[in-house]
Amino acid sequence: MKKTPTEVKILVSAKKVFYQKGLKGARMQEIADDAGVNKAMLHYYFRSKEKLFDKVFEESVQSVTPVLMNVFLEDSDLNTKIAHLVEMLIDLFMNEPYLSNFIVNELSQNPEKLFLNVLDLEDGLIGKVIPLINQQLQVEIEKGNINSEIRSAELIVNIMSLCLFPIMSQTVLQKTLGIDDERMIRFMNKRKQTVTQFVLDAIKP
Amino acid sequence: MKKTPTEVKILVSAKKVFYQKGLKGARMQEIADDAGVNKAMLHYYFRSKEKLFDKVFEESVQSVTPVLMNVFLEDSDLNTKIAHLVEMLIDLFMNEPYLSNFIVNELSQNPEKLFLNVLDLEDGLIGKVIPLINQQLQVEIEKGNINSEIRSAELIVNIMSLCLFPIMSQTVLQKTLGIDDERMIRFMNKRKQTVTQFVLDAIKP
DNA sequence: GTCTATACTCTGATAGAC
DNA sequence: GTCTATCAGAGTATAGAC
Repeated sequence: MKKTPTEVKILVSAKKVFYQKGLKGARMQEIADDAGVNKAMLHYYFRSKEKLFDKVFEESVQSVTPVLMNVFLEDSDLNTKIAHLVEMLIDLFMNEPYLSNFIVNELSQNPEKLFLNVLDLEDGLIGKVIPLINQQLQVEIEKGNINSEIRSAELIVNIMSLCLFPIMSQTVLQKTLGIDDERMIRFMNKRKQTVTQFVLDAIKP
Repeated sequence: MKKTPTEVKILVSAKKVFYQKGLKGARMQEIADDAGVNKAMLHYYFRSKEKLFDKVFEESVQSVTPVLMNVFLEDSDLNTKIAHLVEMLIDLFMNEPYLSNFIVNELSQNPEKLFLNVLDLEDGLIGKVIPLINQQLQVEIEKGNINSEIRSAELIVNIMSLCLFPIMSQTVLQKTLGIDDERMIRFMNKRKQTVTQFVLDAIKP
């Protein structure tokens, strides 16, 4: 079932508004105005605010997971993989500044919205990625290239923290450090190198 | 002006509800019920939902900043300071699991709520902490104890990222990694050591 | 200070014409 | 499929008695 132009317009605007205001803060009227369509159209296509939200949320999660999974599963050594992951995370979430906030926020407020099938537990993070990274870590440890302390879950959490937290707290960061939008973008771009270096330094023996 | 018992009860409950549901998601009735007082009392003491929210928000930020500032300004060497900061951040925000989310969320949705006077720019982070840490870094670099790449703002952002992101994304983390509340607490407690080590390893020459 | 009852507003949702 | 008009419910806020 192909999406009509109106449907697409609604989804684009819904994404924009839900990202910034959240489920409760968003107004159907605002979404309609932004999309340039009548408010009744939102209900015609999506029945209810909640269902529209779920659609947006699902598409958001699905826009992220395959990209990350590709990096995790690519055929490259650990250092390269870390560099790629950092770059990918920062690019991905800087281009959608509200996305990380949106996912984390809405999920902590409505944990039931975490459809496990979307995150694909069996074939996803736990099933494939963690073991794979564990194995790569093991190889590097045996080669003596990294210290044997770090665990894969820990490493992944650390990398995601270093990449995503500054984006999520961008507002606070910019105001407290007194930097404008342009400098923030430069700061985060530079972080692609510094975070990678920071992580590599941290795990080398 | 001393707070009456009722006023205190309302603030405690308001904190609880606002933390979890946010400004828009919270209901005055829920706060009243939780506090065991009449809904009209909330308006009697705080006039409006927004004003009650502002009060809660202000107290939240003020409960955090002095504690952190103390660590930054304590008279200890850099390594000790980093260890303390990590421990403090994790303890502080694990005890109030929704606090970090609350602050970051509401601030990214309503940037105007960031009263600069609360964060105390002149005497606070930018004015005192950053220069101080910079100076400490300089000393350690000259002693040859750390590599000369890292900047103080970067270091602070990294430490906060490593401590706060896992707490903020606790829901997602627990579900994707399939760990229960108790193991999560152990995981974060262990992180006090591993994050400290990770950071120290990252900055040593 | 505290309660009950009520007013008012906002907004999600639907009915029905075109 | 799209629009106008309208309803119904929820939720904030206030008036007024005690």
